[in-house]
Amino acid sequence: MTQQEKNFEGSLKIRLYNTKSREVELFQPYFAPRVGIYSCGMTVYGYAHVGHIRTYTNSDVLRRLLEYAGYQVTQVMNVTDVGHMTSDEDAGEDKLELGARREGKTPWEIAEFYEDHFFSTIAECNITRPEVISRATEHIGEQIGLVKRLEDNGYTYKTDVGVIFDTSKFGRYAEFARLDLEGQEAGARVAVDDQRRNPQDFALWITNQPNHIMQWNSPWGRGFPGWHIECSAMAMRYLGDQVDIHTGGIDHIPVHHTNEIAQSECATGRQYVKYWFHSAFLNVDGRKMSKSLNNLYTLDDVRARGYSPLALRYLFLNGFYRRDMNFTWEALESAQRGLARLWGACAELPAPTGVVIPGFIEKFESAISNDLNTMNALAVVSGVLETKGPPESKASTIYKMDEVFGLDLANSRTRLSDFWRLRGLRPEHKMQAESMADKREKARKNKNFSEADRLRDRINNMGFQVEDTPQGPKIVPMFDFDFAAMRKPVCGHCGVDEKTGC
RNA sequence: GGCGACGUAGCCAAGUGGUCUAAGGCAGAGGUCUGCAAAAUCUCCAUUCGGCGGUUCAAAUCCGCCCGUCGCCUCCA
Repeated sequence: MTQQEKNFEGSLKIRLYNTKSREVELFQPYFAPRVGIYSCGMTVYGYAHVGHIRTYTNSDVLRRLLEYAGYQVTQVMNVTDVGHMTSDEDAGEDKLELGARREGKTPWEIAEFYEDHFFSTIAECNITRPEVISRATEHIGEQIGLVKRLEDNGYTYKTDVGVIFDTSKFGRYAEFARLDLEGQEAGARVAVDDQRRNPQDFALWITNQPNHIMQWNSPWGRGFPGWHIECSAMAMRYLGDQVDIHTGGIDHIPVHHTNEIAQSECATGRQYVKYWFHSAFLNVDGRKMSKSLNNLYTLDDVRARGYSPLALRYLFLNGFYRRDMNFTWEALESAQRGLARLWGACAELPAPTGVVIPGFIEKFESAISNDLNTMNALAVVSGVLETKGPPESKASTIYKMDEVFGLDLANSRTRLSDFWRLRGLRPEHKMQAESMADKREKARKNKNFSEADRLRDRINNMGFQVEDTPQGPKIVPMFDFDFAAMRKPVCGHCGVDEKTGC
């Protein structure tokens, strides 16, 4: 244990599953209390969908937990705005250029557009913006430098495609993903390139592609970087040769991360990443998301159906990051109801001026630090809400836990009104319902109960429930009501369509 | 074809050898309260973990077989 690690003793012990070992391990960064995280970002040639959101929510919960435990986190996320092909061939068409052709724009315009969409999407989901956002096209120099280093170390060779990494020179190549290189049929899906020494060899720098729009000068001629080199180059640029945690989707294990390890460790001669954190996939209605099934939902779809972005987060928190999750609109509906109820409960809480309740926070910490057991951790919130303790302490305890959940519970009131606005509720709707509730209250005082009940029915027809509290009647929107469909003017007298009248 | 994961209440989903007569959320049922409702509150809601065998003093948890679902092996979070 290093001196720095010793100095950091006493903080929350975090146990994480490491893809490298396939085991849950005690987390100990290279240089506590600092932690460097590299998160594989998106290739910005299309809209981010709910599956992406799940993956980035998971890595966000991880970084929040590390901060909760007192670590100083630096998270780097790349933006892949060049270099990915439409097929597993280095000579294929660049996805960005394909998108550009499709939309009649330049690749740079495409990248900018989808990048903006991506970052506004994750911001709405309360996913912390990484300290460093690094674009591949802005780090060409670093990538060339790394390829050069590999060339100097003797790990590369040249073909007509460009500079190729020789995977046979890295003995541990198959270890990380536990690949059965022999068992894999070469060329089963990808045409064999007979200039390649090994089927797994991959391009570091691609030349001889005159039609490619994005090109840069290099020692090997004009060209552009291969698919994997950007992550290694940028991770090392911002986090050093050795990275504490690398996050990404589970799909990246066999190719992308395997190649990243190979090229990084061959360049530096040191272990590249200490902990690999991979999120499982999100399926839709029990099936993989795909364009052909038309089930690639975006945050815009989620909102259009009347669900708040954080309902998605709540849904993901209710599952285990390492297990496939099934997305259904029904599940999102129940998540939204649960979250709205939680926001409602928190909105009633006073300012968090009490002491954090030890029993609950311990349960929370033991769950969340055990490889991110978010569902058990979330169950603790229910326990706090049910307990009899002073409300100031309940608020303190819940908001403390929310530092990791990121459900913005401290702003529940605002979140709730945002949610109802999303559902189409307008202030005038509520004002009308409130004035009707006042009339009902007068009728009740006069014991005119039939009139009072009639008015209540009207209020219900407008989409509101009346709650009779000691402070007088309170109007709350009904969950199942479609306010958006109620755009037409409503009679302030009876709540029915103005034209019909009362 | 090869590899892997999963199958827990109406739905989503934890739990991986005894504390499980199985968390939590959603949905649902009943009591109290209320003029009646709603809210609140209390209580209930899988004797059972896909099926069948086996190991064990003890299994949802380990092993075997079977059935079912899904994923990866190719760019994908």
